[in-house]
Amino acid sequence: MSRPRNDSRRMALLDAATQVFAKHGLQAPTSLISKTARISEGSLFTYFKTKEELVTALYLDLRVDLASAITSNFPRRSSVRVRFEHVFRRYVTWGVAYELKRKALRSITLSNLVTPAVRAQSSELFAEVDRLLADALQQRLMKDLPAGMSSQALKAIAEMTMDLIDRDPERGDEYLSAGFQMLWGALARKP
Amino acid sequence: MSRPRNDSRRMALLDAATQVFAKHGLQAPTSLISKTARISEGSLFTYFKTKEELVTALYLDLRVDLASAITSNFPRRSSVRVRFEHVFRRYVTWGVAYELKRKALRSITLSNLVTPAVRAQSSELFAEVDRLLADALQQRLMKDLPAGMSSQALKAIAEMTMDLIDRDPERGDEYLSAGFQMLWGALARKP
Amino acid sequence: MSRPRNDSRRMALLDAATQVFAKHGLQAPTSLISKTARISEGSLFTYFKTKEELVTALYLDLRVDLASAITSNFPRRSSVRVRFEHVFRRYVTWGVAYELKRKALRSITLSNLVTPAVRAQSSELFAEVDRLLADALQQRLMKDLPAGMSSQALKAIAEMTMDLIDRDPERGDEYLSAGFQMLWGALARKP
Amino acid sequence: MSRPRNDSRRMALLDAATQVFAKHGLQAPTSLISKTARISEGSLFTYFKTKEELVTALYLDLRVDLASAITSNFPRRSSVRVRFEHVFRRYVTWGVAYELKRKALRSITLSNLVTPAVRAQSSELFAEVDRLLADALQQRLMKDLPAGMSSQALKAIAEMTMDLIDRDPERGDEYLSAGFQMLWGALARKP
DNA sequence: TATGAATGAGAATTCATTCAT
DNA sequence: GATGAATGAATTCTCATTCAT
Repeated sequence: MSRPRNDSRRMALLDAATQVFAKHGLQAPTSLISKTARISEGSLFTYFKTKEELVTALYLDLRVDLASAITSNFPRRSSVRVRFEHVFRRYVTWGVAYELKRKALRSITLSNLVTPAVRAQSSELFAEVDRLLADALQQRLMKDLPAGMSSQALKAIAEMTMDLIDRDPERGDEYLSAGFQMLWGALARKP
Repeated sequence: MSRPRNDSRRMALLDAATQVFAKHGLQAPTSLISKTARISEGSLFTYFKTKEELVTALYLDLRVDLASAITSNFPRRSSVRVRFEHVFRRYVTWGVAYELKRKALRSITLSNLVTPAVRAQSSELFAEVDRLLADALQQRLMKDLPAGMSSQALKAIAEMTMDLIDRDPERGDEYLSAGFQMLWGALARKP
Repeated sequence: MSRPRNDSRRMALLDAATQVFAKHGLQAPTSLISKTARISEGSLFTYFKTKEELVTALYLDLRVDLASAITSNFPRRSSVRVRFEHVFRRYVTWGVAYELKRKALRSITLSNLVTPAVRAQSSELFAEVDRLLADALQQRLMKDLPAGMSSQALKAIAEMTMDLIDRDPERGDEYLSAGFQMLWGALARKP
Repeated sequence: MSRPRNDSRRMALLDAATQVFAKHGLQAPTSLISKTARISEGSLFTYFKTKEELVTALYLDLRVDLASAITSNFPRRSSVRVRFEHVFRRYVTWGVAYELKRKALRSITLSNLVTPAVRAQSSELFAEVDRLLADALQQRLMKDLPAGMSSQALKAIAEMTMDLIDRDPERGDEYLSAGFQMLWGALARKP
């Protein structure tokens, strides 16, 4: 069978799953998701054969969402630093604006439900970021770091920044600036 | 006298819980824990009245373990930088050596099962680290960062480093050095 | 449309609960009830969220059953004595005909599972009986008894009569007549 | 093996069981009983092989207690009416004074744990009462009631009276007098 | 295809009883 | 005998998934 065609129901389910997983974690019952989506319990399983499939689909959906937030209007021609700041600000801004999406994505990422293949597949969405890091390296702007470490640092510092803003949203801008300063200090060869 | 309550059974349960929670997350069944500890399902509950109590006990146990790894032989009289490096290396080394403990601790920390009071209590174990950060600030070695951000950065970069070492243990030393460089670059006013 | 919720399954469960509670008391396992009703263990909880809710529902059901047995064709215009006899005979006859219902109701009544509010609510079903007792008092047919004692006596003597008929059903009519004689002797100012 | 000789421990257990069964019903855990008796969980089972055996022993103990309360100083030579009143008052007084004993005894009586043989055995303790009822019958003081009904009425009205006194102890004497009046009215041929 | 009732394999406990000390 | 830790079957309830309508 092909995927059921009523796409708005599918999206309603993904949206509901975002809310529910953000609030209750991955072990939340599927019945809560279908209820939130105002869809019958059984119908959920016509859109996603299993809970695991729903989780995987949501993971991909959220990763696409995040990637497009980062990549849209990407200043491809600008300097490394400008692009870096773009990525960081967009990442954090997205995470703060869509707290539920971020929390759901985190819950999924921390679980073991998503296969490595799917993770790898979704990573391709962030090719622009990889290119940026490669440029930075080539231009000798970055410290000599083991492969892959810089992107992880970006992620770690961004996530940390979001958590802090969650707790104290009024000082969001401060955290955002400080976060980028820290990130640049962590990665750049010279400040 | 009755059969004496065997402390090694309690430890076996905590150890089993560490393994199980690290592998399957907190929602793993208690039956898996008792089985892993080669103890009957009912006996678990003579040592811990509820699953929550087991989780809390394990949390405290692991936090003490980590704190003592960081604090033992702490070079209290040394420079901020030396103490910083001590903390970072000990933290990462502990997390790599005891991957399961680290993952279990992470699972517990991310859940909401541990009460704020217990969290606060266990934080006191890390007073030495707080003092170090205060010293760094006072000596104007650190950037002007919003309160609490530096300790979160320490944690974020350390955890990131551990994750990388997990995936590629052979280059552990590289990651460790690079991690500390990044941390220092992130926090220090001057490199 | 989905499979329609089948009212006969709910009734089957109440019926099974009646049998099981009558025989084994309230602490009988819900699994025995679902088994008796030829329904899966889980389904019981789609009809009654908890065991307590099942017990309460059964209590109300049985009280309604008893009340309607007593109240149907109630000789509202007849003398106190005739009405008294009506109540007593109907009460006892119901309890003998539906021994299981009576025993289940007794088990539930003796437990503390049913809230006072629910008890009060169900008592309203027996308003006719209260009116009868009030009439008897007003017409000075009854002894001067502390408030509430007469209705308790009615209940006590009726229940006693039913227990005796249980043990020796063949002499049911004798017990019934004697029971009423005793009740009247107990309450009436003059025989 | 013979019965363990430390009788005071056995009595402590029976006493604890009385309190516990009165408050929580027969399904109360044995551990609560041993704890109340300040005796180890295991020791309970050296005095009573099973919980059922404990229940049976307690039943007999309480029945003896009640019987002796009724029978002591029994006015064997007095009139039927005097003896009747003696029995009734002693019964009710005992039940009010030893509310826990009464409630425990009721819990046990209502359960199916005590075998008919044991019930029959304990009934012999009340031979004096049976004799009284036989005398009353022979002297044509009593209505012509089916066999066994008068003793059940005595029990039913006495228990009802105790319940009322429980709820409103200040009017205990009123209830007691009214209860006896009702009993006599129920049983006597002439008032 | 949509619905939601039905299912049954777990889940966390509890507790009478046993048994090592 | 006394103790209380150990046991595991039993209990109430949950939830992903199926299936009759």
